[in-house]
Amino acid sequence: MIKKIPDSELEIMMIIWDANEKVTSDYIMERLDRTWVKSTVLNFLSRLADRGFVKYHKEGRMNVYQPLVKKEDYLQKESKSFLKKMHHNSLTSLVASLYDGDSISKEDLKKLKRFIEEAK
Amino acid sequence: MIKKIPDSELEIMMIIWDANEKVTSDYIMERLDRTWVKSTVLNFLSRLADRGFVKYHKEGRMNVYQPLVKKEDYLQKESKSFLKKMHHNSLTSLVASLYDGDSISKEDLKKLKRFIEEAK
DNA sequence: AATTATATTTTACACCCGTAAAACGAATTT
DNA sequence: AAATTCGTTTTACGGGTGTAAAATATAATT
Repeated sequence: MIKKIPDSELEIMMIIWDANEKVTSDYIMERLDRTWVKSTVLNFLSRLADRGFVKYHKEGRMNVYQPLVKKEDYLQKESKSFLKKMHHNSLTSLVASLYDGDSISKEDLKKLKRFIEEAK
Repeated sequence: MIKKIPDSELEIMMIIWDANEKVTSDYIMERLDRTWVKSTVLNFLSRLADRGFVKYHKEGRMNVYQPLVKKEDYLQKESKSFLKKMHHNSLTSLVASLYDGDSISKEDLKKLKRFIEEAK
């Protein structure tokens, strides 16, 4: 069963997922929001590899990383457990909470409505 | 700024919030899903108090606990940060992910649709 | 060949989390 | 008053997380 990825490592994992191809540590360093020294990032990568979230091989002197678990699968699992843990599985409670916290705009709601209509 | 509540402590916090009145450790013990020994639960409660999530006073020999932060506020903050961290702030991505993971039913979607229509 | 540069791996360390046993103190029973 | 019970507080401890310095290996330069 897939374990949870800690927050810091997740930031790195996201970059790897969104790249849609294998990436080097430099590639990752460039797109990070945060400032971590190289060895910190490399340490996170090695932990991710230990737990089976990514694999890597050497290309020249550099490591090249790619994901072993699918982003969709991971997000699904996490979103599901978040909904349960925080909102007793009530989707409306979740959306209401986001709406009041103005994390979402009218625009977002419109998009969501379209999604719902297509989903039926 | 409000810190994050660890998973185990959150289970306890939820019971306190949902009670809508001050509660004893026995009350909490009764409604827990998990089986923790008393001292474990009491330890969680004391950590929650340390970080300012609950306060308590003695009534006879027992402690009586009540929340110091509002459930709505906490859920809002956490939901918001989850949406950002996991779905790049895309509400549709979140809902789609839950829908595919069949965490939500047609029924839920209907309710959500109603919510959206009222929200406009 | 020796030196320097550079990417990676190893080691370190403090703090947090999950969990509970041990110690303490006040109330209750004998 | 002594013994016991019982709720709380304190202490403990292994493993995880965030962060980075030190060590190592290998390639590049002198």
